[in-house]
Amino acid sequence: MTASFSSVAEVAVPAAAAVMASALPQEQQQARPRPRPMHAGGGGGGGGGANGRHHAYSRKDKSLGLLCSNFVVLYNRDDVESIGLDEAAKCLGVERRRIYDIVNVLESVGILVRKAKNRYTWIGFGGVSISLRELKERALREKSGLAPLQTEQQSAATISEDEDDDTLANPGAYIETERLSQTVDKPSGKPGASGCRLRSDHRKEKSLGLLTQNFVKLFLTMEVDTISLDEAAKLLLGEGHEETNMRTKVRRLYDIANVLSSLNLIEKIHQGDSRKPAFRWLGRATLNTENGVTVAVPPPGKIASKKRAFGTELTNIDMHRSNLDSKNKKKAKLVQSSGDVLTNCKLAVRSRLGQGKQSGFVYGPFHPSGARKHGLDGGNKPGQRERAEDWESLSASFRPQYQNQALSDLFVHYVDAWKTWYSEFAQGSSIMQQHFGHPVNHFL
DNA sequence: TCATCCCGCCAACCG
DNA sequence: CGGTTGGCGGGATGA
Repeated sequence: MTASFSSVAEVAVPAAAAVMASALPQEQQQARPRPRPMHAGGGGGGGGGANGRHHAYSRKDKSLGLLCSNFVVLYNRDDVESIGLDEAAKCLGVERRRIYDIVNVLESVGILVRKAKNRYTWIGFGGVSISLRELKERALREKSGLAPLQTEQQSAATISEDEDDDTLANPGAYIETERLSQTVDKPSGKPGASGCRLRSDHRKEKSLGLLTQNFVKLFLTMEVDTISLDEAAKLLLGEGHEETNMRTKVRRLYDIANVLSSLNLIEKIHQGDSRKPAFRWLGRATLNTENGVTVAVPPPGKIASKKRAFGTELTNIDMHRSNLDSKNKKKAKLVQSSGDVLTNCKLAVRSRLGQGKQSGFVYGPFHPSGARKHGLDGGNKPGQRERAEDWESLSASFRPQYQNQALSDLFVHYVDAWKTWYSEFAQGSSIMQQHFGHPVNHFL
């Protein structure tokens, strides 16, 4: 079953270079989607008509939490200093917009620091404690002192700013919660240092990052260590809240909670009685291996579906930035950089694999349950041969899991590279060369 | 049915 | 003015 793409994946393999080359061309897909949601008839077809069944598209495969885990796995290394958003988006097979989401919350808890446009610096989990400490201090200060928990948003809300939805119109209190830079030093010469940040703060007030911090503050200051998102939203909005505002706020909290969960900073729990789950503060950021990395991207052949083409593909990697097909020109740039990007991904993954510890890599929603990271953690023992074989079987069992040819190839390549490297390392050198027949570094 | 939350439009920002 | 950010909420998916 699920013939369609799985077969594609299986076949896929060789020519890595060709893959990336081909991966770019068709990305432009159709012009911008419609002004209004599709869903309607579209979904009907059951996706590609009759046989819509194949496995399934599952939103879980694309959740922010999972993406965050993948992101962390990809960059949580010492040798990572700079992270490019496009690069990340490409590596993770998601659109840039999603990267902004996780990057914002990661930054708000100190795991990342924005270095420049499109550029972030990886701080790592070590930055979390510092960030949290500072956050708590600030929270307590605010709590005891003057400022309420959050920015003017609250005051505005409290004042009953119902209706509207325009903009919180209430430029009164700009607490400007010390930007989101909360972390260690901020980029030295922060530009607009000289006042004039106020105006633009409106937007920031509702930022995911700030909301994340306020959400976290809730845990840091309150006695209770669990809270439901509804409660959190209420607290963050103030009484005056209005149905719509609440809904929106809760949506964002869901997003935040998901990534914080993936960082193990919080944990979702089901309180026996209450229908809705709540979140418990754990406070120690670590890589959540619960949900492993998923490197699933759509087959290069077609990505077309503008919107959710359920059942036809798993992820839309479409790197078409915003929209307007009119901007194909920049593609060239992407093509050019794709090599680096992939190389980075490759290195990242290799390093992960090389560590031999279960770093949470799981290849897509369809990975064979049994195969899951077997060979990764199982290989604690020095049996070199077994290890090598593990890798073979590993690659064999995982290869088909990729929905993206490029990644599929990539993985195959990792394995090959690893085998080569490993064998050379374990026993003299060249012999293996015959086995695998090709040098390790020849990627594009 | 309702909770969950992905997706991408499009406006604010910024160089 | 074009590219970058990212708020926002429609509506699909899951329980």
